[in-house]
Amino acid sequence: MQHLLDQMNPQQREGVLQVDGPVLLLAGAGSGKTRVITHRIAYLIQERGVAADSILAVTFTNKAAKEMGERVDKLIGHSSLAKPLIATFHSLCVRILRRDIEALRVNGVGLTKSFAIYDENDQQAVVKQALKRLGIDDKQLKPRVALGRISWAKNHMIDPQEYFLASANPLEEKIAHIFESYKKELFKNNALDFDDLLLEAVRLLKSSSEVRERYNRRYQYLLIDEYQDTNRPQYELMKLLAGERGNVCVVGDEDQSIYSWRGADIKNILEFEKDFPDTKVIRLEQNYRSTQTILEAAGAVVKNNVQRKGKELFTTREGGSMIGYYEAPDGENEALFIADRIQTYLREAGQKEDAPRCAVLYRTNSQSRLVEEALRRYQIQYHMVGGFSFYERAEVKDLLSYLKLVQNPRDSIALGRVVNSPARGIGKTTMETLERMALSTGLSTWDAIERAIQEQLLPARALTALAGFRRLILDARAMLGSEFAETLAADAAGEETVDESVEFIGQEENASTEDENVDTSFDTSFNFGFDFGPSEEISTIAAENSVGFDADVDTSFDAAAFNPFAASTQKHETRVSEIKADVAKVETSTRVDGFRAPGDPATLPELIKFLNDRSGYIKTLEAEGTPEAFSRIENLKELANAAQDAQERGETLATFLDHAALVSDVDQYNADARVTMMTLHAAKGLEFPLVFLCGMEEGLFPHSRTLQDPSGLEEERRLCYVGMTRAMDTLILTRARYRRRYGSDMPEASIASRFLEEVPSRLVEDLGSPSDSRSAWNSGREYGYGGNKKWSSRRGNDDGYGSERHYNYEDEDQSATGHSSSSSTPKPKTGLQFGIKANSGAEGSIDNIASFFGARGQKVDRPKLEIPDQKSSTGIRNGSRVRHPKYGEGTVFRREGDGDDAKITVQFAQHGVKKLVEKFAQLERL
DNA sequence: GACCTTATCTTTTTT
DNA sequence: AGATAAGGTC
Repeated sequence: MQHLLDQMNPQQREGVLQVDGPVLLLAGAGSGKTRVITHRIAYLIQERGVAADSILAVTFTNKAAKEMGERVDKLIGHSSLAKPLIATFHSLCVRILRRDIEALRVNGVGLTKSFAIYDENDQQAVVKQALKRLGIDDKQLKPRVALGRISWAKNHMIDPQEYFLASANPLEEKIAHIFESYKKELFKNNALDFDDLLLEAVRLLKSSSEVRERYNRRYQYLLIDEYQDTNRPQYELMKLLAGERGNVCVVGDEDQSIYSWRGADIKNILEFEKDFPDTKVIRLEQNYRSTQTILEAAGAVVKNNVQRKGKELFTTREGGSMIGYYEAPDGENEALFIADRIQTYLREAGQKEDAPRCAVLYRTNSQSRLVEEALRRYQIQYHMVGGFSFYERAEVKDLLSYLKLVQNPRDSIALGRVVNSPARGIGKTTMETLERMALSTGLSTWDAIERAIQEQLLPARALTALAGFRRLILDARAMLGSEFAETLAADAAGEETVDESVEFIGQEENASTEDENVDTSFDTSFNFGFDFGPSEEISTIAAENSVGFDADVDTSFDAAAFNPFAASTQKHETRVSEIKADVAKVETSTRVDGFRAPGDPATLPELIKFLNDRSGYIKTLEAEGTPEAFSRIENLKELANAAQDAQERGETLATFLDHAALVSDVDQYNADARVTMMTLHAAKGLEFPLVFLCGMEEGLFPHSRTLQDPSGLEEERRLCYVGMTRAMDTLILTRARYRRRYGSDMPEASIASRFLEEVPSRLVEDLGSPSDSRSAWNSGREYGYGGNKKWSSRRGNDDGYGSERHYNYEDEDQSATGHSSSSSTPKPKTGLQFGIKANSGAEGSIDNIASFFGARGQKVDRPKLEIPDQKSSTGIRNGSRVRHPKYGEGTVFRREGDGDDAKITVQFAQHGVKKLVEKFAQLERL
């Protein structure tokens, strides 16, 4: 330990040693912040004899938590069996709530431990529902907007009532009502959204001194990373967890605050010193990461921010290569340039036997596509963080929804998602009826289904289908309990006996301490729907089987009183016995025999297999027979594998679902990947020898949505600073002069990002602008790809990479690249190799989905035909400058058709893009 | 109620 | 371009 300290500078050392009392560590980019944190933890354990599991470190992403954990592990080796708890804010809150949320129940009303976690899609579904219910047109008020406001309010700890009182116009009043309705719905669904996780944890710790004191006893040393990104609830949580003791160390950098849109408040840094008066402030200002050139450039940019205390980072890495700048004619060319540079870099680094790593950073995920295609074309393996997540795939979400429903039948969003997928004849009308029923009675949708079946409130066909669905979920549920047989019997008698052993095993935590009391009390009083049994000790596998049942609570339910469909019910009365027979048939024909021995709780993979089979989901996909369906089946298998792994780690359904809900794309980051693509936000905390920052254009970066308010712009600038300071040795900025937005076939001229101008020109080296001598958009062919040569005129091979189309702008030697080999490979093989080679294996964090990528790769195999550069009789062609009597001057970038039919698309300076028929347009060529 | 075609919107950033 | 919602038809 001592020799490790010797290698540190005095400030770093102080950050490690100052473990008692509050510490505010202001750590600039690349100043060894993580090193200080990890050493601090190791120091506490090894030198101060602090029990490892009384240390709690909180980060923002799982990725950061994982990395920190690994680094601490390395430091402390085997000196401690127990481990510190390193968690994200959200996973910490889930852990607390899964254990103690029922302490918030009042008179038996409140959420239970089996609460669901709603992601953004679920949230939107709820908002849409609320909109509908309140009779608000969702075109008038977009669900996203409403949700954004709700989230904003939550991040500022404003509840619906307060929001309503503060609302200054009808719109805000509406939002307050939506907010209210939204909140109620989540409550009814026994669900929490991401924001709630924090809020409820805060509420819990505030309201229950017993719970709070327990956590205070448990965690004596607290560490918060990325403190500048904390919002109000997180701040309060920190304070509650810090307790009286105040052994809390927060680490942050005001220049890297990039989450104010999520409620992060830089004031938290200022308030910290107020709330903890004896705070020791330590500044880390020496940068160990970047060259002086890079640091100077980044510093010069961020210096333009007004709201900034100002600090200067310094480095001993003098000089360094210049900041590269490349101005591409278009987005395609920009991407190819990057791919080309990466190829060169990898080759050179390979000769030096370095472990090369580089990153392509962009502002928005949508920018990734072009880069992806370029890298694939160069056969460069890459790893992409974010974008499409495995857990966001429809089929994965469907299966997860089944699981969620098994865990928490009150989850009406999950129910709505899978009730008719695969199609089982439960359509819109049926669901609308059920929802109306649920609304008028306060029942959850699930309970409404129960009721409808019991009282024959729907047409026979629907009832049969619903009964089958209900049985599916119940059987799956029963598989988890240890009294499977009894459950079935009780159920047949019209009772619900729910018996579950839900385990909450901490992922990092492996030892329980004496003050973690097992809470065996269980509230059997009234509530809607099902509750799982009691919860258990966080770190113990629950052995007890308690019974929680509360079905049929509402015996005063009167179908006729609320049911607007009483008449239609009567219509079916004569068929009641028939229906009953139907229902009974469904109920008895669907035993789960053969999956497990009765009495044993099923494993997670068994449960998934059961759901996959019995729901008919896989079967339906198989019947489809399309490649997409096949790929979906693969993904489901992948999910089953994930479940298998989870099972082996000792996870249960609840923890598995929590994991699925809380892992983010960012967490996929793979430190061994040689090429990583990600958004600037995702890149925070990482470093790479070579960094590309692309799309340096006004409106893209800084993003157009931020240009309105100055603080938004400053945040963009900080984001730029974050991006630039990721680079250790080389930083290359790129921009496309013309870029297409959305799928439009008309590229728009771009303006160089203001951030580019802010980089001192003496630090910048122009890496070439191929468009200097010609009009921008059709000059690409001079450099290969993206030009106007006809792709169809290729000879022999059909792989899209004829040798004449190399992007050889600055690299003449392409023989060593994958191109030549790929162009000589027969087509079918190429497609296959392509997809797998480029994406699977070591570089892919989710090793699955090779087929998915394969499909994508094939798509790239056949680039679209470029529009031939036609000349018309008037001589107007692509790139021509023209004048229109009304629209003024503009530039032509597309021609379609010939002669009198010729249509041309023109970008006008003042009037935007217009499509005109040449014959009538009265264009004057300039 | 299922399926197909058409219209509309999208692109911030993420736990 | 691609996804999704809406609308129309069988």
